[in-house]
Amino acid sequence: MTESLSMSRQSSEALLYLTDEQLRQGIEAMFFAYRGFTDDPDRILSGMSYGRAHHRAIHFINCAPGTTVNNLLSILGVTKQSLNRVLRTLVNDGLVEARIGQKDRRERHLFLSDEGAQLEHRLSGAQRARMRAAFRQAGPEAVAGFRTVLEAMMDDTLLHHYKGLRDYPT
Amino acid sequence: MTESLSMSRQSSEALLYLTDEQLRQGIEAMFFAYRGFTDDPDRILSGMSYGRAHHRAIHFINCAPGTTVNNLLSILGVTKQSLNRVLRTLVNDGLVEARIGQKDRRERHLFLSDEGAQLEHRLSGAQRARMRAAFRQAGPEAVAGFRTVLEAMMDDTLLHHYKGLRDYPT
DNA sequence: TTGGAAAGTCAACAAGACTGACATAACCTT
DNA sequence: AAGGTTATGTCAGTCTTGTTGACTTTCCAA
Repeated sequence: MTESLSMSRQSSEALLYLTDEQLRQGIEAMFFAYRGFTDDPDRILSGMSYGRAHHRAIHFINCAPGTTVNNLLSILGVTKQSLNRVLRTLVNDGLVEARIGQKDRRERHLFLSDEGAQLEHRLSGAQRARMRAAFRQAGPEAVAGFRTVLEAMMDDTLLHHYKGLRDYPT
Repeated sequence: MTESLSMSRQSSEALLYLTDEQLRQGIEAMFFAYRGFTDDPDRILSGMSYGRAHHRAIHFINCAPGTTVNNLLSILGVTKQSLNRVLRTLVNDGLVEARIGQKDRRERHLFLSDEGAQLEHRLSGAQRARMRAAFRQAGPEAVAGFRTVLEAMMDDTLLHHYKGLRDYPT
């Protein structure tokens, strides 16, 4: 845990970015940045009767149109019951369309309606605006580092979902 | 929003890292990485009768011992009722000590007990381990970029709390 | 063809956020 | 000394979003 204290001066200099203090700062940066990251969409949604869970569902349905409930489940990492409540309101409100599968009639393939796509665009627009400002301010090298660290921080199982988001068409 | 499509070839090459697709990937990386980031402590806490809210309180009391309830409130960005519920259980269970202020007797200065510090160390240990692995794998330049982007992504008001965490002693 | 597995739905509950109202004590200004 | 403000705590009620358990419909393989 406090290994850096017991290292020689040379190697500790090379690994200065791994001190407990650096890690603590990374942890806090992650906490505060995630708040900023979710703030804008949350504010938009708080007016409507939706929340962050709806945003996540809409986002990934938009990314992978035709995905099944099960696919969405494993991406989002929640129970099917939890997702179902969110999905039900979105379907009832006409933002999401759930088509019964052709091959397997148990499956529901999910699509955004025009109205759903419109909301998605509004939400992700706010989020992209903030991300774009941060990226522009930080520069391409910093962005590359950002991506590298985040990917190293994911669970490997999640990384699999992340990389293969486009593998669930129709 | 889709500015990159309408740009000349030269400038679009210079700003390739700001395309909507790059931003979308950044958004998803943030989502999945944050899950990995909170997973380990969540798992540890789920056994006890505590949750992520307790973790956050313990973390910041550890970082800024002697902080007041009000300071903690603005750092965490929750209501006093919400924090109070968490704090009450922590004090009752002997993990946190709330000392009446010397100068202003209305204030409560918060400290971790030995037991509280022990739990904090266990929780942050898990989180630091994951962060350290990610940092080590990514290398110092990537870590610097990671920090730069995260700081650019915070709200400015939050950034103030982040930078000034140590301004609340005794 | 029948029994198990998988996809999805309904119901009930818990954590943790929120608002609003109110209490108490301490501070501070006049 | 009085009145207003501040810091904190508390009670009650609501909302979102997670959970588990029980259930139906559908598919598939023995």
